[in-house]
Amino acid sequence: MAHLMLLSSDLLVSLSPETMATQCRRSRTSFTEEQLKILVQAFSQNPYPGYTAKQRLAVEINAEESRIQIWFQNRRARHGFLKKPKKNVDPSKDHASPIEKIQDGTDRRCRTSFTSSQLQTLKNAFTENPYPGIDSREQLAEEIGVPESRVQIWFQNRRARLRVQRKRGLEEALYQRQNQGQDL
DNA sequence: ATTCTAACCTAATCACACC
DNA sequence: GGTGTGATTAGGTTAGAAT
Repeated sequence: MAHLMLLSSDLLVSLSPETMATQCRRSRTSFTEEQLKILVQAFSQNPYPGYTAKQRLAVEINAEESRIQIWFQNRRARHGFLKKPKKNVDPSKDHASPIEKIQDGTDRRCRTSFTSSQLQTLKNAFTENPYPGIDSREQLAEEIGVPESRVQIWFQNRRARLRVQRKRGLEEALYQRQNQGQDL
């Protein structure tokens, strides 16, 4: 068990994401002008749509919600916009904007709760390959009955937490070594 | 070749349940 | 109060398609 985790950790550092993760991406979606028009319009109104807003958009332009999310992420990164992503500055004060009550920052996707068997499947897959391509992710998603986008997020989070865990371990080891050296 | 941008990544953080 | 973990963000990289 422990050595399997080490194996995956070694993969994480030895094989760069570029070589591993990008060998099987999802095929690039090309939005039609009509779709783009709607997306751009929505972005100009609100660069930070909540989950329900993104879902609405997804239905409206007949695309997956995950693609909408990626599109907004990319758009925010490249085009300037006015809003601030900061936490709600005015908690108790309620400004005169009753219209947008849906997307007031707390409109997130409902947290998906994985069953232990689903987690086991994901963990097993992670030890085999921490950077699954689109095919593997779709297969996993199908197998455990969860959207592929959730599988992708799960792998991202797991890699991130493995990295910080591993970094902490290194720091602790270094700290101990320094202490020993000074005491000697 | 260059340009544009979807897909993907990391790092940090939020949210929220649980203890 | 901390821990665990799914969801979101900023910001950077990779790669496919159009120019």
